[in-house]
Amino acid sequence: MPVTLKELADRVGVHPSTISRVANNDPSLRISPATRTRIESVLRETEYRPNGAARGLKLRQTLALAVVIPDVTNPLFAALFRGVEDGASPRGYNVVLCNTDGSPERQRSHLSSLSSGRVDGVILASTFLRDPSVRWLRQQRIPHVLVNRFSDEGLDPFVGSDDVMGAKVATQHLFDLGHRRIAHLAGQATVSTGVLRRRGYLAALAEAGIKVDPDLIVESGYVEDGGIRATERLLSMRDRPTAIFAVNDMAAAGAYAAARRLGLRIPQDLALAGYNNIPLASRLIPGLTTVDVPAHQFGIVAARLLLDQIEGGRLVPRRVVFTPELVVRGSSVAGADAEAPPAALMRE
Amino acid sequence: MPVTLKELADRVGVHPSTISRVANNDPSLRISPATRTRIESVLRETEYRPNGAARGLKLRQTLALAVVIPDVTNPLFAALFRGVEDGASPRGYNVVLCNTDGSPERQRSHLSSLSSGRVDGVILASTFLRDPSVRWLRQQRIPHVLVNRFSDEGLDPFVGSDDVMGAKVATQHLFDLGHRRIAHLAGQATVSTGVLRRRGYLAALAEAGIKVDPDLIVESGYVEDGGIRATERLLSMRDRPTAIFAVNDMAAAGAYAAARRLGLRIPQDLALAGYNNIPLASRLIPGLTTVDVPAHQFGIVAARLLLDQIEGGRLVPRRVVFTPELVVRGSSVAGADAEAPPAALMRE
DNA sequence: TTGATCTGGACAAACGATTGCCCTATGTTA
DNA sequence: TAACATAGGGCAATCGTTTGTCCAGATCAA
Repeated sequence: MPVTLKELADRVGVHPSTISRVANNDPSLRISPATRTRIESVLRETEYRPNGAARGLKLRQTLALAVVIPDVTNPLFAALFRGVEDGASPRGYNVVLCNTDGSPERQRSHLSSLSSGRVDGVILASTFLRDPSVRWLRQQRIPHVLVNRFSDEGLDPFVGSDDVMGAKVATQHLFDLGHRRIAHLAGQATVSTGVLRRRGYLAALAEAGIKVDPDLIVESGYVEDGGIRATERLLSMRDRPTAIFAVNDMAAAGAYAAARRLGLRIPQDLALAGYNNIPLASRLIPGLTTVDVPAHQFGIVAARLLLDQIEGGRLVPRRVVFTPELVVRGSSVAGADAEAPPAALMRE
Repeated sequence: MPVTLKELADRVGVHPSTISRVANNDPSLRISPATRTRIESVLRETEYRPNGAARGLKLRQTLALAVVIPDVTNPLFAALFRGVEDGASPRGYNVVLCNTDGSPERQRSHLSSLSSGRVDGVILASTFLRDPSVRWLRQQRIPHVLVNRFSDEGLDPFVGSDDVMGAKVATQHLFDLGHRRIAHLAGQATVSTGVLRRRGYLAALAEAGIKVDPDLIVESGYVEDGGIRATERLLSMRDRPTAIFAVNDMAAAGAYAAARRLGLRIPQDLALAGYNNIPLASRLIPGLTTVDVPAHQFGIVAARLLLDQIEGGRLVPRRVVFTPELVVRGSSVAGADAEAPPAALMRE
């Protein structure tokens, strides 16, 4: 059982409030050095930690944050989480992790369980466009930051990257390599990244003076499976594309599988570009050309934004948008892979 | 601002305690159907949720668990976490995630921040042998379960797999393929998995009647980098091994890189086996033969053990040990890889 | 009519920490 | 020597829920 203030007070022979003031370094406390020393030594000796519930009740803060993501098993979100933890931990906050598996109901249920003061704020990376959950967060005045995806244009603090530009750069890259029939594995129209990356793809085509072929845009979603099916459809066309820009790396990984089944060589018969630069991208053979997204940074910045909001009291809908960077590998340029891939370092 | 009991009581015109009893479905409460209905409708309408801090203070439970792991970026631990969440969420618990990066100090600091009633129990997967932190958990009587690794033999509830057997089976597999000089990339002697897997490796050799060559055992640790360096050392021997059993898949991945640099073919020139069967194992080319560890199951079972401990009040040092299973792929048997790897399904 | 029993809730004491205000001894100044 | 200041802490309310106990009126049996 952890020790309480009252017990300590009995031990030292002072009032509990005095112990509390010493523990909290209250500047308004006037105390004799002798008593202070006695109290401090008892505090150290017993490793006293104020009871979190009591403290939270009085101070109405829990020193906890929540991170809500689709799935931590996905390296992008794992890195994001690490960033949040790295940003929040030094400031004394614990981080609760919630996976939604992309289901709005699970998201809803997590958020409702988190409300009622279980956390001081929420970092949400699983939002949809015009997401009721986000509106609810705003209504309840629960401090929150959206990451990677946003919901309603400009209304919430947001950390992400310029998806339009990233998609545009990747598509231009394929164009510059001589490709003229460039397909797109698209994300859902209900998710901001899906919409924006498609927009970037279209912008690149327009700028290059290529007329858009609607058949070359196939919705794959964000999973490998969808990437396989969508690519199979594309490759079975009479006038098949020579290059594909995928909405994310997992969909692109699906394209590898589909191409391999048809005996197509990458990049000679089919060039590929993805998005996110997850560790897998550099391990595929050939390496996947992709747009790097600084997920860990996202987390750090989101944590900072959220804590400022919590401690500052005011909601400033600041938006931090990173400029994404193209990473060229062998899936678009033959021989672009260095020798051994530098290999992400992971522990057991 | 969330609504409080008192506000509701004022609205309905009854005492707060009555609302509380209705909300908690207290069977000892006798109440007229009319009043009950009124209260229930107000509860629904306002989406009342009792303040977590107040409830926790009174009931001395937080409805939160902590999972302490080295690094969620590692798929093994990500899957473990999902298991814990899947086991705990339906029972109303939130899960706090803490990464230690393998540092005992960070582990210590996380645990101390978690004590003082921030969580009701801890699931620890980053423990060392004779870990002071674990003893501290026992002393503080904080409910806990160790996962994957244990600390002091038999003293704590534990969920894991039979590391000795897994290592033995993997080594035997290499032996059965005709290999006689089988090396081992070993884990640290301070970690139970390191010790036990080495023991399994030795047992297999002994049973096969092979004399142990100490030079064939090199400590790689659990990271790819260590695997690269250790393998380079092994392959530079005058009488180099023809097969390697690695303490985990990341170390084995390092062996791929080292072999590739030397132009050795896998499995013809060097056969490999790893441990854990992380998603990466099936994506490497050729696929990595490895020992499957049901990380997600670990999490589910650990959550169950912990919650039973919390709700039951008693600490029963139950140990749940899974029997690991060998997964044979192309890194040991040429052509063992099916066509397209089934490919784990992940979301953006 | 008088207890006795029931109905339908009300009361108040915790839980542990925080914090504005108050109190009692000593010096200090005029 | 009287008024005042300062040093060194004590007091008690408060945060929102939970729960054991108590109570006033209504109903019921005898």
